[in-house]
Amino acid sequence: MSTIRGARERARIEVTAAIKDEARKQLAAEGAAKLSLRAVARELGMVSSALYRYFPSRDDLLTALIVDAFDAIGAVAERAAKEWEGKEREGKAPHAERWIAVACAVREWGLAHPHEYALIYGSPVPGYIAPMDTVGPASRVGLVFIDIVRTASRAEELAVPPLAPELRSDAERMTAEFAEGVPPAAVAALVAAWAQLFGLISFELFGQFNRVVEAREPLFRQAAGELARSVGLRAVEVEPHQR
Amino acid sequence: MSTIRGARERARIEVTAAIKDEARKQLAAEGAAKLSLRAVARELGMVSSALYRYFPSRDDLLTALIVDAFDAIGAVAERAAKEWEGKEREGKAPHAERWIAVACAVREWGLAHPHEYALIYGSPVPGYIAPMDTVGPASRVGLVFIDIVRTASRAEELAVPPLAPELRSDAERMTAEFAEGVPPAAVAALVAAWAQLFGLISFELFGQFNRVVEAREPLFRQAAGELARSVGLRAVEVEPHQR
DNA sequence: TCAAAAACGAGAGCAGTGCTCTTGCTTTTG
DNA sequence: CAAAAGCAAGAGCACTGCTCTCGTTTTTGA
Repeated sequence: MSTIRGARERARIEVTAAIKDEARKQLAAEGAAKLSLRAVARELGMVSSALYRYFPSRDDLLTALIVDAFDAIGAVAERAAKEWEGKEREGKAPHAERWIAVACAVREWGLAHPHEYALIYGSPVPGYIAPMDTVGPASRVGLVFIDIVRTASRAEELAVPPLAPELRSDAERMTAEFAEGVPPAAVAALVAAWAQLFGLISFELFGQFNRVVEAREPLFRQAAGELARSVGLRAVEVEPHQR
Repeated sequence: MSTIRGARERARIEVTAAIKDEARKQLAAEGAAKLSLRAVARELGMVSSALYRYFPSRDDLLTALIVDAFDAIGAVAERAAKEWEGKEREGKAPHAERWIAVACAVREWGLAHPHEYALIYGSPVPGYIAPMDTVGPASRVGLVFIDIVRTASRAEELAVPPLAPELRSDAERMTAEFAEGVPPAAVAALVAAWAQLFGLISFELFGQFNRVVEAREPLFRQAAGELARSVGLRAVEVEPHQR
C-alpha cells in the first residue's frame, strides 16, 4: 500500500510535493488569484507543460491546496481540543473553556495563514464545485466542536437549548448523520454557532473590522463564549482565566 | 452641481453606466475572477483600450461595482428597517423583530445576488486595499443595526449586556465614533453580532452548508433572534409570528 | 531478457488576458 | 476660430492556462 515501487514513483511524489510547496508559497505571498502555474514551474526549473503531468489543471492544484488547508486547520483544532483534555479541569465550565480554546486556535491559524484561510472560507472560485475529496477534511473542525458538545452531553453537563419546531426534523437528520449522541437541539445550535464563529474570523481577516474594532482578540473570546453558551455549554465569567 | 454641461459629459455618464451594467451582468454570470475588461468592451461594441478612458484599470471597475453592491445591500437593509417602522408594534419584542427583519432582508439580497455578495463579503481580491470611497457605503448595513439598538435604548427597552473589561475602552471609542446614544456594552455586542450574522449568510452562500443544513431559513431566523438577544433586544419566542 | 507500453521533460503554439502607446478625429474651451 | 482636451481605434507587449508533438527514459509483461 504505502510501499514505493520504483525510483519513478518516488520521484513523482517528491515532485508533486515540491509543486505544492512552491504553490503554497506563492499563495501565501500573493493570494489564490495570482497563483500562476507558469510561475510555479519557472521557480522549480521546469517548463510549464511538464507540470501538467502532475496536476491536470490549475483548478486541480488549487483543490489540492484546499484539501491541505482544511487538513491543517482541522489538525490545529483537534490538537487544541486534545491539549485541553490533558489539563486539569479546575475551571468552573470546562467544556465551554475547551470550546473557546479550540475557537481561538482556529482563529490564530487563520491569522497566521490568511490566504489559505481565504481559500477555504472565502468566496469560492468561479464555477468551482467542491470535489468529494474536500468534504472529509472540510468537516474536521466541525467534528471537533461536535465532540466537545458530545462530551459535555455524556457528562450530563449540557443545558440543551430550545429548538424551533421547523428545525426539528433537520436537526434530527443531522444528529443521525454526523452527531450521534448529541441532542438534536444542540446540533442545530452548534451548526449555527459554527458558522458564526467563522463569521467573526472572516470579518477580522477580510478587513471588515478595519477602522472599527481594535480589541479583536477579546471581542472574539467574548463572542466565542457566548456561542458556547448558546449550544448549551455552561457560561464562563467574562473575565478570562489563565492568560 | 448635477447639471450636465454638454453632450460629451452626458455621453460619458451614459457609457460609464453601460460599462458598469455589462460588467455587473458578467459578474452575476461568472463571478468576479472571470470578469474581463476585453469581454465587457467586446459586448459593448467598443475596443478594449477605449474602456480605459472610463476606468483606469480593472481594479477600478471592480471598486465601482463594490461600492454599488454595498449601496444596494445597504439600501435593502434601510428599507427593511423603515418598512417595519410603519407596521403596528403588536409583537412582544418589536425591536428584536425589527432586527430579524433586517437580517432576513440582507440574507435574501445575498441569495439573490451571490456574486455581488461574494465581491463585498468574500475574500478580498489579492493585494486589494479598500479605497476610501468604499467605507461609507460599506457601513450602511451596520448603521441600520446600530439604529435599531439605539431606538430600543432610547425607549428604555434595552437590556444592556455584560461587557468584558478588556473591551471597555474599545467599546467606548466605537460608541463615540459611530454609535452615539448606544451603551458601549451593546455596541461591542452589536459589532460581534454583525460579524456573526454575515458568517451565517456566507456559510450558506459559499456552500459550507451543502450536505449539512437543509432548513436554512429557519436556522438563520433562530440564530438572528439569538443575536438580537445577545445585544440586549428582548427575546422573541422560538415559534416565529407572521409567516 | 527484451521488446512494447507507459511516463516524462522540453518546446512550439493557440487563444485569451490587462495594459500602454500612437494615430487620427471630434468636442469643448478660451 | 484656433488651441486644448477628450475620445475611439489599432497595434503591440508581456503574461496566462492549456494542448500537442517529439524524443528520451523508465516500467512492465510475455
